[in-house]
This record gives sequence, C-alpha cells and structure tokens, in this order.
Amino acid sequence: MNELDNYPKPSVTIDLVLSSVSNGALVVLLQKRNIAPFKGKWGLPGGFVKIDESLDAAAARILSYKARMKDAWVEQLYSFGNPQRDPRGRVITVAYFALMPLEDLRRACAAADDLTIASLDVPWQGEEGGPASASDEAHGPLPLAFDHDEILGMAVQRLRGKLDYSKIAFALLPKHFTLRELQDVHEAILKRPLNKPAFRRRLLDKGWLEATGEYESGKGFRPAELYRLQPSQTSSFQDRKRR
Amino acid sequence: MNELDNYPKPSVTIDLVLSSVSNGALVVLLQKRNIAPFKGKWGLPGGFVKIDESLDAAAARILSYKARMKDAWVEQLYSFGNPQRDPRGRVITVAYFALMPLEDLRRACAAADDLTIASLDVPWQGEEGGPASASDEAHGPLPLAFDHDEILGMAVQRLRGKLDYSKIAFALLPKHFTLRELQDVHEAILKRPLNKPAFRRRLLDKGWLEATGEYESGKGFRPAELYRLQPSQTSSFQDRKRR
DNA sequence: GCAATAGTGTCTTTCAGACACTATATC
DNA sequence: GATATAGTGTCTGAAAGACACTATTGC
Repeated sequence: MNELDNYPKPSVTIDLVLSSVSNGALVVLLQKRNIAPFKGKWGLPGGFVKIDESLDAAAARILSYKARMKDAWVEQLYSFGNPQRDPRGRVITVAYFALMPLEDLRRACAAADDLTIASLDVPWQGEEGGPASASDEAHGPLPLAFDHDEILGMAVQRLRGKLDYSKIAFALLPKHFTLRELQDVHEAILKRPLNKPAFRRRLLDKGWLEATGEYESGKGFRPAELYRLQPSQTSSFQDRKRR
Repeated sequence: MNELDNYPKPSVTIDLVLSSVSNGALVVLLQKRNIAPFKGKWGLPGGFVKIDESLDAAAARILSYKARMKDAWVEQLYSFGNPQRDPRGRVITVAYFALMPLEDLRRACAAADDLTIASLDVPWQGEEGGPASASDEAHGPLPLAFDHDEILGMAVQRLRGKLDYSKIAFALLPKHFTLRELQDVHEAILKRPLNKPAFRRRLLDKGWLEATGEYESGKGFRPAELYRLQPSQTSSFQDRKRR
C-alpha cells in the first residue's frame, strides 16, 4: 500500500478480563486452551483485532461472541507487547476489563464446557502491583497461559486504584443491591475489611445512590433496603465511547 | 509463517507525551509535521514499534533518539486504535508518558528547530476527562495532528489520578527542589490552589522526602531549603520493568 | 528597616474508625 | 422470644483548611 508496509507488522489481539465478585473474592472467567500454544493451560478469552475495527469495537465483539454478553462495563486496561509473550510470533495484546454482576458471569460460563470461574489470588497488598494467580474449586490452582498472570495483576491494581473515585463497583452488582452487598464488593477488591457506618456514610454522601423503597426477603432476619445508582449517574456508565 | 499471517495486520506505533511543568502549567513537547499526513500541524514525537522490540523498549528508543534523553519517568498511558485515526492506513498507537524536569525538556526542544514546548489547555476539571488543546507563545493555539488532542487529555487525566498516591510529581522536578516548587507542580497538574501548611504536612508525613540541608540563593528574600526524594524511595522510580 | 517569601503554631472543620445501641425480619 | 443482620447515634482521633504569626534573606 504505502510506507506503512515497509516494515514487518505485529499481530494485535484483545484479551478480556471478564470479572465479578463471588464469596468475598474477585473472580475471573478463564478458558482451557485445547490448542497450542499453552495447550492445557488456562487463558483469558480473546481474539484478533480486525483491520477495520477500533480497539473498543473489537473488545465488544469478542465479549459478545465469547460470552454472549451485553451491558458489561468495558474499559481498556493496558497493552502488553513483550516480543516473547507468544511463541507463535509477535503478538501485542490490548487487555480490557469486562465487569459484570456474578449472575451474568455464571451465564457466560455455562455457555461452554471449557470455561471456568476462577478466584483471583493476589499475593500483594494495596497498590503495590505484580502478577496474580487463579484457582477454582474443581481444579485447584490453574496454570496460566502467556503473560496472563501479569494481566490479572494489572487488572486488580487498576480496580483498586479506581474504586474510590469511579463507579466500577456498581458494575459488579445487579441493578438493585443492598449496601452490604456493595460493601462486600469493595472489601473483595481491596482485600481488607471496611468499617460499616463509615462505608455507608461515605457512599451515601457521594449522592450517587437512590433508595428504591424495596427490600430483600427470605433471609431469616431483618431485610436490607435495596438501592440503585441514580438514573442521572448511570449515564456515565457507558459514556466512555472515545477512540 | 503461520496462522498469525492469515489476517491483515495493523501497524503499531509509540507516541510520547514528553511533559513537564512551567509557569504553573503543564507543558508538552510538540513537533511540527513537515510531511503528510497532517503536514503543518503539530504532533507528539513517535515512531514505529520494531518487530522484535517490547513496547517499553520502543518507547525508550524513541525517547532517546528524538530527545536524546535518559532518566525520564516513562510509563505506558493508553492505546488508541480508531481505524480512521491515520489516513495512511490502520495504525494503532500506544501512548507513553515521558516526564522530566523542565530543564531537560528545554534541552530536548533546543535539539531541533521543528520542536516547541506548548502549554496544555484543559477545558475540564477534576477527573472528568476529555480532549485537551495546546498553545505556545510564538504560535498561539497549535492545531494538533491525528487524535493527539485525545492523547493529551488522557495524559492529564492519568496525571491527576496518580498524583496523590504515586511519585510522578517528583519526575517533573530536578533532583533537588523546594517544597514550594513541589507544590507548584501539584497545583499545575490539578489546576487549583492548595493550602500551604496542609500540603507541607501531607508530603512530609509520607516519609518520602529528605532535607538536604542546602538552600536556594539569590532570590532577594528568605531562601527555601532544598529537599530530595529519599534514596530508598528513588528505586521505585524505575522499578516498572514488567511486560 | 523594608519587601518578599519561607516556614510554623494553632484553631476549626471534616471525616474515618470504633463501638454500642436500636430496629425488624424469620423461625 | 431467639437469632441474625440492618441501620444509626455518638465518641474519638487523624488530617485538611484557614489564618496569623515568626524567621530570614537581599536590598
């Protein structure tokens, strides 16, 4: 075509960190690889970026066909381009978040039998950073393909960093949720307990939340009120359509 | 070669946001384009990623030959991949920060006559986000090439977000600096005034700083003490070699 | 001494943590 | 009524903003 073709080009892929919170821990969808490279190991769902498709569009396409998923919080995470990261050749990958309520992640997982929902094991505290590992109940520790341990670590680091000032936590919950569930999400991401009254005050004072007047039921004890993100606040949920 | 070659591949470039602080504003190095596309407009220094080179290595290489620069704080920012962003064809760019003291940026600027140091004009507050524009004294507003207005906006957003918990601010100052200079850097990034005693307390309490016992001089008034990052804290300056 | 900024002491306000208390559902 | 959790009132302590004050340089 032109000057662009004077040099060899890398392949560019998208890898998706489909994530939610379950049992007080961050969980992520992993796929068992049945072809080389890294056959038998576990990897993030991903695919190639098409030549006429934006990165965001590629992430959305891969999300919808790998996980039959709409309405997730999708956000670019980081790009990984070590020349040795893929033994097949030069592959640069752009990692994306796809955050969703647990029920959606379960539905995605049920769609194929090479998928599992794995808990994240983060061997560091705070904003420090570093790779993370994954395990599930059926298999125990899951050996990860490529540099996906680093991608998972970066995902946790980013989640922790954005938890306070952004609305990512709500992406991990159903539309209606209790304040305790919201606190559980925060605690799972930060991996440390939070003070209940302080958490409530802080979140309610942000002015993002709206009480629905409805309550959960059938728990055997006092039911908690259900809250939702205020409609005016929800817009910024998908307002990141740049690029 | 193999399956990777079954599909057309994009070109991948690095764009560098060489940035510092001057006169209470963020500034960035821009290069006047003397070839198409966007001939006559101003763009970020950049270059192609070589086929056997990591993204970080490409950023470092481009930094050293465009700006004859060592020792800058280099950090990946975001990847931009709109298929229309380059009229020559499909080009995905991975944007990087290169933060440095103003004197280093000036030296880089003096190395070629198509370079300028432009002030950033950020039309939004806080963490909101959105494109930014640039201008310098010689030319006034500088029309930007490609999607570089978005890259600059993302750079400011990231700087603001990391200012409190990371040590980026120190990357914009010489090794020795006064607390007032440090406060000026914070104010320039946040674009709002900060309280002096509170700022000093907060920064000194972090335990990152060390008084040198030396003082500036020749200002016509009481000289300020010079501080530096504690040697033990400096290490994390270049400790981001993952990927 | 004057000008100008460095650096500090202290009061007030705000907010997080701690803890105990009340409220309300199922059984 | 027992149990378990929801939700709140209030005390305390840590940290930020405000403001004034002292300190130190060149002139």
